[in-house]
Amino acid sequence: MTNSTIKDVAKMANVSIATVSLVVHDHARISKETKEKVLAAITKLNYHPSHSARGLVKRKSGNIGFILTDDHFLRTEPFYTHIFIGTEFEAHESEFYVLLTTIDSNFNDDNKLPRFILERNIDGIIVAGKVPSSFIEKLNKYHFPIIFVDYWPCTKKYSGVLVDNVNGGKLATEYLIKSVNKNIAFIGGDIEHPSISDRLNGYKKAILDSGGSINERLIDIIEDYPGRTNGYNAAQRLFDNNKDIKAIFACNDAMAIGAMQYMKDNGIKIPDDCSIIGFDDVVSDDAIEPALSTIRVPKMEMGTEAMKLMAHLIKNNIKGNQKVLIPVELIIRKSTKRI
Amino acid sequence: MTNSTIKDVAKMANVSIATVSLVVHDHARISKETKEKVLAAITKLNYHPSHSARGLVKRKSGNIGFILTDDHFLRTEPFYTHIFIGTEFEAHESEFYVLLTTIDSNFNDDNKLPRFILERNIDGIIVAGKVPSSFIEKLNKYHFPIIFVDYWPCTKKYSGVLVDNVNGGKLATEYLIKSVNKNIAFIGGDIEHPSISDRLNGYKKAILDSGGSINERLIDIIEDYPGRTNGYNAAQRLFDNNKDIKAIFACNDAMAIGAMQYMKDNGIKIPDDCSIIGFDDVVSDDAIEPALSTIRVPKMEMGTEAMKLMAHLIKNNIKGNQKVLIPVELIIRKSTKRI
DNA sequence: GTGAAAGCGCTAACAT
DNA sequence: ATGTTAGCGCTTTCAC
Repeated sequence: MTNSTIKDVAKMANVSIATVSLVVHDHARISKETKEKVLAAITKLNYHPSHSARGLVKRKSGNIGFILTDDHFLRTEPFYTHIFIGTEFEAHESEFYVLLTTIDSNFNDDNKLPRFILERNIDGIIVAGKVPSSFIEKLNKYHFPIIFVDYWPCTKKYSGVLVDNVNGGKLATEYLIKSVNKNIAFIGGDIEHPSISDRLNGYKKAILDSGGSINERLIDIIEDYPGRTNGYNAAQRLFDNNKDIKAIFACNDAMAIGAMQYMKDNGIKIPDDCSIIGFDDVVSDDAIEPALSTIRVPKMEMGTEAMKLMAHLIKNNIKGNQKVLIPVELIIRKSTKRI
Repeated sequence: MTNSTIKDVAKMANVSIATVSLVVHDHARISKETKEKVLAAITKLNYHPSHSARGLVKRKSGNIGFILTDDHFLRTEPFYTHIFIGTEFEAHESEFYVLLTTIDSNFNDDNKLPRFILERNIDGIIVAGKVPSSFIEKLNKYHFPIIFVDYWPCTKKYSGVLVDNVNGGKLATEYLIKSVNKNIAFIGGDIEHPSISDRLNGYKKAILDSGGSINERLIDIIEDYPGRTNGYNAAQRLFDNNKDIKAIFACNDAMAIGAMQYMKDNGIKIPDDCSIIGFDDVVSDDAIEPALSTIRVPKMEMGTEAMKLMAHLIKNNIKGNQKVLIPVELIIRKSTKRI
């Protein structure tokens, strides 16, 4: 059960270690028979090349860092965990290992960068979700490729894998327009976040495109984090000012659920009195009644796309500034009036 | 910005690379002055030993695998993510990297083991949560240390970091006995799981110790997963058979929340009509009304303890059969009548 | 107390 | 088409 090395394979197959290496890389003009001989030995010995040895000579670690803030990782909606699983899954293809670590959500200049960066034990990093700008600045002096997922600081030099938030907002709002016509509200938080403002832009675009006009009294925006409690409060403010709201597009599922709770507590029937659509699709189907219509974000796919892009960047030794836009999908469940 | 090596340090400090190595390991009888000289060079050059090179000569990867089933990792309560963060955090001390991967919750003999096992790219693995027994069997032929966290298959050969579930169940039940005296129900699912049956045992022990007797009609157990919906249904069955239930001890927070929902829907006041205590402490304080009393499980600590134990096992080249019991704490919030 | 040198498993340039 | 060899950065005897 002790690990076999390239030498063992070479010995068993009666070839040199160079030949084994070539076979492993499916690389050169190796005769069919030696190839088979070597492959047989590899299987028999259960040989796997040593990651360390390979890393040493190639001056590559074979690892990719995956970084997100602790509150993103630890929060209840399994959004970033799905993205991580996507990268982990795709990493198998390109033979990378993924090292996950979190940074403080209040990361500042005094904080140290993750250990694998300091020790140069990664070939590139994937940053998921919004991270403090002081963190991004510290990254500046390192020369490995960096890919931002679901959040892209407006620096042209970095690559990004991003959700088509504008179109998501548009899809949701268009559906609501078709089903309830008008008096469609938007609730959102953390509006500085590009994703959220894009969702709002999609909402506005849909309304204007349909010939309607933007009513600021139907838009409730706060700076705070868009969670359940803030969704509840937003709905309260909205209905206090405006009895005839027919639909709400919430900037994410968490706020949508908070708003639904407010409606339930106040005898507003969903969807008969008021429809509601969320965003992200992170609520399990049976967790809330009625089931929440939403914009599905393909989270795993974002992870796989990020990893694919990373493999591409590393293989071709480019730094980046590539952009991938991930399409979204409208999921109609029970919280919306039918068209 | 290119990585400096041990050679660079040696050159700058005017010593041999062997000396540098010795200083790095704070190891030998090195004169104070050379040590300082070398340390200065290390700082100046921002030298970090190459993980690969070290791994190659030591025949160790310097990595620890962290494995759990996909549904555990992706589920909404951030239980295992906290445990992971604990291991990741503690790994810094012992200079390990942690490789997280999931396995299929229906893992069977046809499934492949995680890549880092096949490639022998880990020095030990931590398994978090219940995993299929066919997975455990496959692990058998490998010789690295294995530590189970929060679930321990009854194989004496493996180490475990486990929650003191019996005491947790006891603490919760004792509190309920003191505050409502009797008619205290237990609801639980997945009773095969040692953690759950231990919690039930704690419940029984508390009742017997207080001079009461076990009433099977107050115990609702299902085989299915202990989630919200099943908590709701359990409460329903309980109250259908038994109008005078004064308190419920739920085997976890998810079931507790389901049960609370049932009580709310049926006009049973919490805690005035019926107290309820959960287990795990995974519900954020404001997510539910009234705030749920529970047994807090120190999740991060379980991770750090597992990693400490792992470092110990590897350092001393032992396979295991060590056991660590993690104490729990009763957290009283608003869902329980005061004593 | 410090240095020289062998060698970990592999890749790649160069030979044959 | 295959073998020989240098060397990646480090640890670890063994000399001195």
